[in-house]
Amino acid sequence: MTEAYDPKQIEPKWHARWQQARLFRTQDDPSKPKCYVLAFFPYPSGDGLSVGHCRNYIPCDALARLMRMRGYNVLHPMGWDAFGLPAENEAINKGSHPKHTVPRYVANYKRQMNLIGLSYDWEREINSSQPDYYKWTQWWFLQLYKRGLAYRANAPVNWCPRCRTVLANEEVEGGKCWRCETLVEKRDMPQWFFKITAYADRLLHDLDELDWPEGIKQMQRHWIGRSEGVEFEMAIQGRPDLKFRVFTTRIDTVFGMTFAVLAPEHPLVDAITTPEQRAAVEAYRERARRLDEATRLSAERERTGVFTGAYAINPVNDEPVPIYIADYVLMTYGTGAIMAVPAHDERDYDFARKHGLPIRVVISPDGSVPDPDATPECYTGDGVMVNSGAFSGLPNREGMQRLGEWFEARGLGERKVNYRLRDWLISRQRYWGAPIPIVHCPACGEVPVPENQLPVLLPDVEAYQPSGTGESPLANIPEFVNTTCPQCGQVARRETDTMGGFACSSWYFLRFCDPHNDKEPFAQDKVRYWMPVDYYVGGAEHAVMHLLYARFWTKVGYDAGFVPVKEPFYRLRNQGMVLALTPYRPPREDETLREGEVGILVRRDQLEQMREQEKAQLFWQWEKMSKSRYNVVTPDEIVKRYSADTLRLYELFVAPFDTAIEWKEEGVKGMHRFLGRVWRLMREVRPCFVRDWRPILNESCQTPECPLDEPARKMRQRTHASLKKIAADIPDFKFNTAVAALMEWFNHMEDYWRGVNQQPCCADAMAVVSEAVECFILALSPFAPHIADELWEAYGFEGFTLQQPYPQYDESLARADEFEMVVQVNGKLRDRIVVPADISREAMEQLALQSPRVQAHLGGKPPRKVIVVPGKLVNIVV
RNA sequence: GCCCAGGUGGCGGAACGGUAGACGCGGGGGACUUAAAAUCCUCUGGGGCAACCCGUGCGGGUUCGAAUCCCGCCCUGGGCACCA
Repeated sequence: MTEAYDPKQIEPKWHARWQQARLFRTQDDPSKPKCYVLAFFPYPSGDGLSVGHCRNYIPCDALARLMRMRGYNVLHPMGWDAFGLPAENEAINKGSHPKHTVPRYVANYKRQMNLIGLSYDWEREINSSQPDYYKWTQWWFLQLYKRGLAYRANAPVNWCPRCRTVLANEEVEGGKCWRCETLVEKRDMPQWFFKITAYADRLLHDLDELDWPEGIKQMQRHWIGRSEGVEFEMAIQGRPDLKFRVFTTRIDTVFGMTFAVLAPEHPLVDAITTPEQRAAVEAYRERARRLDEATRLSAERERTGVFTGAYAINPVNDEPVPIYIADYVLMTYGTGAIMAVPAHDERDYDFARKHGLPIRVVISPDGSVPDPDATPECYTGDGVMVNSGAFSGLPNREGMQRLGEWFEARGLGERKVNYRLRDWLISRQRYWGAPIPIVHCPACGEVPVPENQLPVLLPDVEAYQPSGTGESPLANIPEFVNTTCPQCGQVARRETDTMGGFACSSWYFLRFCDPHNDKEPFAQDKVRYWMPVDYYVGGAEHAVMHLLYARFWTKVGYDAGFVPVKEPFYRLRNQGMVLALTPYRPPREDETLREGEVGILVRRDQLEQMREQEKAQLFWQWEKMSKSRYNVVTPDEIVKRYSADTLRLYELFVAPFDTAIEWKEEGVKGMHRFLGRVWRLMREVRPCFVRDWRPILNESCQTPECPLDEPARKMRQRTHASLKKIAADIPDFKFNTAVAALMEWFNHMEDYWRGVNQQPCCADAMAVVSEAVECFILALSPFAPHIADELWEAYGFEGFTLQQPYPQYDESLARADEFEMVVQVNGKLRDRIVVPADISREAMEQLALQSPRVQAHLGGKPPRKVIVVPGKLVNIVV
């Protein structure tokens, strides 16, 4: 062993050995319990990995390594979400082609992942942009198509003018594109959809069984947005040929309807608008069409709208109410039309006040009939129905029931469940994706490509940039477009849209179970063995995108019989963000700050050239680590300055797994110091290491009164208790307390060693040290595998720590044989007494009462009550 | 506005309703060194000479006992936001 800890020597050596031994290869082994540990499918970015990304990969790796040592057959794969907007946009920005950039970036990711010692089975690596993968993505499309779950329809869709493609609802965040933050526009285009709404109820209900962060489950529930209500029909005054339907969750307020509203795009608008109102209605519709999302979403949400001139008949009292159009009613939800009850709905209330419409109270909080002359407030809570004909006097909840029945009995409407969730728009007008395997034939119409003709290869072209015409660049490639109909053999055109990247990531976790199968997407026995994923780990930003889509595909596969589970991810955990200090400077005279900006971002190179005086003006903000903010710290630089094991230990220790952290280098130094101490102690102990410590300790402890002295017993207790705690904390994602336990154990070992080292070497003590040291090296291995393997070898052991079983701990040894009994008087701490672990309640009470310090606080008064908590404390109440 | 998390030393954070502050960072003092770095020892919530007292965002409550449970506020972070 070298005198000092030398990671530059150790780490590359073990990387090579691990690779040579194919140490991380996973094979199916039905005799062992399985554990599937999976990190979110990353897209390989040109910026490479930062220490922020490692916040996910390192804990997963520690978990995977521990589970292997604990006898599980662990699947811990890695692959590349290489198709889709992120990869393609990046290639465009760099003036390159994704077919060139993707392999380069992948190579760099792999290099970095190996550098920090991640134990991926690279023999299972998959890349979603390769034909051997996307062939099966296309196969999935056909399975959905076959079941009527993939369809093409003309619909108003979200168009990103910058990315020049349509986007799914889930990809629009606050009216902006998730990739480039450009405001999206509404366009009417024929597009491909997956019918995820058919699974809305199951996607909602099955959430209950999942061990996921509550916040993510809530976000999915909200996104699905189930609501129960009544849909009913309204006639139009003087137009017996026309009628429209409305949906409401508050049918109990129907007597309060004083107007009705249609969405501006509602198909009935043209027919009902009176000649006098036509000009105003047309102008409003035109405005609504043109209005961008930003204005529609702006904080000052003005309640605009115009009167159509027509009147609808309220079916409960035959009263005519004016019909308006207004953009606060969305064509895409419910029926695109509402009954408006200003007294009990905030939006209707605002609109009524603005347009001078009557407000009729029909729900009273306390049952009193309100003064008809007073200007009513808007009340949305529960209460008693008033002004509601035969229903007056009923509690509104009961009224809802009765009115539902009333509508159904008369055939005027029915109770209905509505969802906020819309079908998943999957087609993209972009090059870098899996082509949709459909042929358009003039005679047969839409024809799916037969499975045996897959894959539909993405043509290899240089000019792949999006056209912006609403057509994919593939439309300009005649060799691709022109084909024959698989059904009738006539000349036909291929579908030229590609699938969005989220299609690829909706099933990759299944492919990892059988990654090189060229006969089918995955063999049944393999997915039955490995699925579901036991630990799925990644950022919270995919709450309603990937995590919803993957659940949907899994359920489709389950129904079709080729996926063995209803839910793909049994357990989900989100890592915390990594923030870094980001420098800003005040704006110069010719510069202005945009809204929300605190200053001008300073680049790395600019920062280095700054003079002290300028630097003093900088202000630093904690922001998410990202290349665009010039605040990235790479694992490469940390490994170079310290070591991969240091980085691993630091990221595990610094905070709870799901907490955001502020990246500071001081803490890293502390971890490096710890590894240095470990190295030095191990080097000191090595000459005295007794390989046969087991029989020695067994013999010593067989006699009833264990002859080990007190420090030795305590050392053993610490060893066994630590092994237990570490093994329990890691699967619980309490990595920080696991590392703390490791350190405490080590501190204790150091003290013990120092104590016995003064004495002549006694066999028992050396056996106790040897046990501690051997177990420690193995327990260290999931966290810091390089140094662990190096020590393992230095101590003369064969093989790799990863192949060793995690040390067995003995429950009885892990228990302390004495404890510090706390004595309280009236709940306040007054004394501590060390007592044997098996002390009786009576003895505890006695000892407590005898304590002189307790006596002083009792002041001669007799105790009124004594509470004894075995193993803990005695509380004396006076 | 609504829905989630979360407020504990100088800092990151520990604490099945039972010793608040484990572990680490930073800081003070000391040893080694010509010196520095590294390393090691030691102290480190506040107040008080002490016995003790005060301390987990704020105000109440439950309890023998509350950082932990309940009620009402105040902040911070994240998510959603015309969904009838």
